Amino acid sequence: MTEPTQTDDAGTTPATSARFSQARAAQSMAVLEDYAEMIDDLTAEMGEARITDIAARMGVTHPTATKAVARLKREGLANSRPYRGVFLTEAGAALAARVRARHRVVVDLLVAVGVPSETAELDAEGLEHHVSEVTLRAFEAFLDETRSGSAA
Amino acid sequence: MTEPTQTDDAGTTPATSARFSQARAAQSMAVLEDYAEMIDDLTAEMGEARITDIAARMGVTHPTATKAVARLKREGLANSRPYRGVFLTEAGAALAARVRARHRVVVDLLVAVGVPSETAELDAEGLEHHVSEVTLRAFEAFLDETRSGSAA
DNA sequence: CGGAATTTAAAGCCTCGGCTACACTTTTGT
DNA sequence: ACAAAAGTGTAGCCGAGGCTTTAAATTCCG
Repeated sequence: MTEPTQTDDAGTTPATSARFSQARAAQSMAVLEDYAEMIDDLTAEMGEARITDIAARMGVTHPTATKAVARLKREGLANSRPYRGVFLTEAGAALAARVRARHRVVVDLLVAVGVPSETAELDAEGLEHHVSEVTLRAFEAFLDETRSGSAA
Repeated sequence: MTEPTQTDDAGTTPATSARFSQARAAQSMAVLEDYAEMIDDLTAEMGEARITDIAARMGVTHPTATKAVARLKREGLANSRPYRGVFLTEAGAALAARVRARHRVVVDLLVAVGVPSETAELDAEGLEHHVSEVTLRAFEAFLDETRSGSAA
């Protein structure tokens, strides 16, 4: 946070920098969101989320996964005891659920406007973290309309 | 790059990690793209892009902008001489043009599916960097259809 | 011309997300 | 029961992108 002193004198657009700041902030949550969702998936599928599996699925090495989990713990999203699996806290599970729901909506929206499903899945992975609440609701509304409308 | 050794034994989904890797790769270009576009804007508006202005618009401090410009130069996207403005190379200008076009399409798409325009602008800043070529073309096609179709 | 203000640069530090290498548990299997 | 294998943890390194502080250069005026 702590916006740097912005004189804004070079600005035709007034709040340009705010946009970028926001995009950067969103980015910093992205990784946490992905890990949270992944841990949730693994817990559902295999009963527990082991560091090795998390790492394998995320496409990173074990230490990287460990660090990410440490950050999740620091943020109160997960907890774990040494050599035991990783578990999401209430907050973490809620986050995972929200992320998953959002992901689905984004993929559906992409498909609805004509993006091939594999591409939609691929792109959604990057896109989803930058979809605001407002946009998400707009997507949902659009999907509703489309589904009933094009049912004809 | 250099995908870590992935045994994939924890995988129900085969190529899950690839998705994340791709998303991460896209992210690494994002900042460069933003700076390139910004420099292009400033050059157009004010004749040249000065570090101070770039920094102000991006919402970062001058040293940060300097570093970013250094990276752009390293990547062959810009050049600059001390105490002189920053200028994009051919490649840089091409990138900026592509980024700008993509940004516009993304914003238009968002608006087309019902996102309020201010939100669209805001979200597009984060989203655009993760829109693949395929998706971009799908967006364009959708916009074409919509424009002619809903003209009724 | 010379000094003040502005702009740029340089150095040093932080966090984050990667990595490798190495040490230590825990599990597993004979 | 114990040794090998597998899984985890920890330390240390790197690059990227932030920041602040300090120093230098340039520009602008009086």
